[in-house]
Amino acid sequence: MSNVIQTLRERGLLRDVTDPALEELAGRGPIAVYVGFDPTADSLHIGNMVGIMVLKHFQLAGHRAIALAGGGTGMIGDPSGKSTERNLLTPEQLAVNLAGIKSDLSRFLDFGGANAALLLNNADWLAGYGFIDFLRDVGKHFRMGDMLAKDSVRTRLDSESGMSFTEFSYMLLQAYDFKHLFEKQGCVLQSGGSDQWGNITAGIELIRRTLGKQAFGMTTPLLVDAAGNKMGKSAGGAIWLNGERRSPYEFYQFWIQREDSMVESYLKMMTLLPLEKIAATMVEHAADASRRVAQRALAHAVTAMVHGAAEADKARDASEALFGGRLEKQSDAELRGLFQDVPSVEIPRADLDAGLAMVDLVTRAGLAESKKEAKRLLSQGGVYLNNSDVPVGEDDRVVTAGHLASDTMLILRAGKKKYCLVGFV
RNA sequence: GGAUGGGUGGCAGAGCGGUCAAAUGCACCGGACUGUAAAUCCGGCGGGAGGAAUCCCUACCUAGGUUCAAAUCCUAGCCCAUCCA
Repeated sequence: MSNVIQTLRERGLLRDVTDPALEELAGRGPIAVYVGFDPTADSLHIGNMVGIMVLKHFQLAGHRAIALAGGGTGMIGDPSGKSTERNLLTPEQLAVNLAGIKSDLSRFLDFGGANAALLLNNADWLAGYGFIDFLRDVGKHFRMGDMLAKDSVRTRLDSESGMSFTEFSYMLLQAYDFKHLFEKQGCVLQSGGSDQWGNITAGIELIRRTLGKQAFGMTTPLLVDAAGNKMGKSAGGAIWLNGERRSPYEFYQFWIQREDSMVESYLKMMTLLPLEKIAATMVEHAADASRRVAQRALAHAVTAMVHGAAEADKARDASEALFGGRLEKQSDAELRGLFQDVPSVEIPRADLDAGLAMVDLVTRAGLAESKKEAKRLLSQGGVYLNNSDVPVGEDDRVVTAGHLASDTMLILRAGKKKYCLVGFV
């Protein structure tokens, strides 16, 4: 089996390592690695997937993967990569978030079996640590000069809003996490996004000073789009891994819509498809980019990993039905089949019979946040009925039974890619 | 505690008594071109009523005040930054 570090490098998941000796160490035998996850929401999003994939590759290579939920540090807020002070989470919210994160992670990592992954919560060792003790045990080993020189700190100090002492202390907590895991779990490696470099090296330093041992760190590239912007959010907000917050269909669609220039790197980073397979896919894609072969492969593979193969198939089928062309004179059953997967709403039949204003329909379908926005959409020719290529116009100001695509349903589209199925019951 | 500069739309950032639902940029949403891509161009971007013209309501940290009229002036308070102690 090839060295996991080599694998990560080939797949574009490796940006930096603190010491090249890591590769040799990982080649000698199983090591334990940890990645921290911030519990700022009750679900992880695709930005977190890079970290998850790193753990996944380590686990597949026979190493021990540790996911660390920042139950303790989440109370503080990591200043890295943030331009302003963060809001503090309440303990109740934190508990909810931790549960959600665990459920997300369990779909990627194997938490059972011989080489089980581990999910730990740093609140378990941070929460009860007294401030005085912490300062004596940990704070003593940090020099102000080093701390102030960290990128994450400097950026913030130079900014308008400055930085609170609380956030400034964050790196000590994360450094201590590493030391704790090093001692209790034999964890010798911490991985994180490139913005974590400072926090990771702080931990390595602490271990060296207090235990006289060497620990390692590595960083991964940030997941970015073609414009170089941090990815994770899109039109409707973050791309969550949790199906409740982002349906498999929407998740699938997100990946279908990726730019050509990025697909290859996403395939390498976000899926487990063999590199040869990816290369072949890219050749096929290059032959006719408009078929979006690579995007389809990407969307299906990632959706299958996050939501399961069955859901990925359904998302693909629904996508093909909707983006296939005009949908009219459909059978109710066919459309009902899509109903589960595509965003949809039900409206009382009586409303339709009474004469439903198009503006209201668009708003109730969730395609516009307010009636005003719906009017705007309509007047700009951005609303389509039953996948017609002609936008609805003045004649369609009132929706009637004549607009239905099947006995009880119609398909509403805003712009090119936002759909909503409407059923009248 | 003192001095100075600040708090404006998702962000950045103008405006400093009326013509301000607030310039401009980013982000976002439609449209054209396409391939559910990129780039580019055009339009839009608080809410409600109306087919529309238009009208109404709520908004520039908070609470008061001055004015026919306040994001803009005054008072008090809260918050932030920088420097000094």
